[in-house]
Amino acid sequence: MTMTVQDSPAAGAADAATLDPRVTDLIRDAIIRGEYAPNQRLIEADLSSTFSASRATVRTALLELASEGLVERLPNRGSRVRAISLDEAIEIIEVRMGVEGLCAAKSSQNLTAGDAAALEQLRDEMIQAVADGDLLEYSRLNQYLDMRIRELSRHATASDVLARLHAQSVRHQFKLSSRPQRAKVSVLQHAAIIDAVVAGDADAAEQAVRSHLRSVIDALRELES
Amino acid sequence: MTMTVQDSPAAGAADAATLDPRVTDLIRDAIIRGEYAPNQRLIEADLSSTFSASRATVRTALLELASEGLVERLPNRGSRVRAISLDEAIEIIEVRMGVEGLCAAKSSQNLTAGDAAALEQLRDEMIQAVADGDLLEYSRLNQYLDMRIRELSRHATASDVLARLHAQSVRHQFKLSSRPQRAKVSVLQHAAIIDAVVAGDADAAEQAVRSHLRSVIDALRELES
DNA sequence: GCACGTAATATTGTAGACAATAGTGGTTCG
DNA sequence: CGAACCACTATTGTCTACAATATTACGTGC
Repeated sequence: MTMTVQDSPAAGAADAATLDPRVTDLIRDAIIRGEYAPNQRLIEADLSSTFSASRATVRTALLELASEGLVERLPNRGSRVRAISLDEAIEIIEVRMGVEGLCAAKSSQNLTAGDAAALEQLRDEMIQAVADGDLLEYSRLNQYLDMRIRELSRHATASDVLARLHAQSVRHQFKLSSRPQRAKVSVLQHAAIIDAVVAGDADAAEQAVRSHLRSVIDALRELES
Repeated sequence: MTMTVQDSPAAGAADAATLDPRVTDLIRDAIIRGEYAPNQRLIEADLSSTFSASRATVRTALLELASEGLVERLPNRGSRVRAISLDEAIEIIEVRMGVEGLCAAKSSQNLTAGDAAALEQLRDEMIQAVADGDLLEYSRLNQYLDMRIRELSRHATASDVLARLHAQSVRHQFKLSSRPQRAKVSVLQHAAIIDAVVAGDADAAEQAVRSHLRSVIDALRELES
């Protein structure tokens, strides 16, 4: 698999034109990284040449991304990067309240001793990162916690839904994570979530997640006003 | 809404090969109606000739349906109708608990007098249908209620998620709706939901939805065992 | 000078052909 | 008689070309 004999003479060394390992991923990353601005039109022919893939391939990629909610497809009028307004971002988090709450509750039920220990260590690392003012690290751990809880819940349906929603709200979430005082509040909430999950208290875990996300919504509202 | 002007001369007389008004919809309906059995392979070329559309069109349709969770796509090995196990169906309903609960809560907040009256009428019709033993009508009203609550919530994100989940669980839900004694229980729960929404009690509405869905899960478990 | 109609252009949607890949059956060698 | 290898078939993935559609610009009539 690593040896695709691509006899293109001068491999587009400089540009992003490497191979074609899932053009979908390349475009998705580009959007999430902000390389393509919200509402920017995505013309199939352009992407096709940019990623040196056929238009058909690009097309399926756009279809996929549209189903993920990252791009908007107007019939016969092309695709554009979907701009997610504050209101929509809040909607997304509201839905996440329900679904992540479920995940946390489930996680608290099927947890091995090793899992619990790992979570507690993660909690300590998060606290440490905030204490050190290392917001980038904290943000990373944050994301990891979300993912870990999804995994531990063993709930494929919920994980799917969350993955989709997550991709959409990354941008807004990012704005928050770079605020020191926000981190100080949020780390306590995350610790509460972990504690509840480790304690095996499903209801407490769900409530902890919900109140955390409620607080995220409030912070977003405040930030934007 | 009731007047879809369908000018197909001999309405889908013999075959399904009418035109191509969204091949996606045709295939989706066929799957939901059970025309294609779970795990049945869906060969692009076959569908192409069946619906007299190009393989490219069929392909995009399958992609779309895969993102809706109705078909499964094995790389290089084709598509098949996704079989949704009892466990998965329960997972789906668990997620719905969270999201439909949110919708009900939202609906209870932004409700005009007309909306409230319409809901109460719907409630009475449902009660009547069950009293008459008209399970088909009850099932229809049931679906309508779900949809109506989604609409009234004015929550695009939640509606999206629910639409996707709904399509997947139709089959299992259907098995329940044809049981008279089940209907008698469920109609009371639906009435409770409507009452809470009309009363503007967000918390009660959410709880009513959740306990209803919990009961659906129990019924499914019992039915299958 | 403004509005309407019409042609030109840009972009997506569809079609058919080709290439790549997974599965299948047969054949031969041990 | 069994197992590995090889060719064959079926099906998907990708590419190029063509048709349909929407947008834009221009010119003409009022």
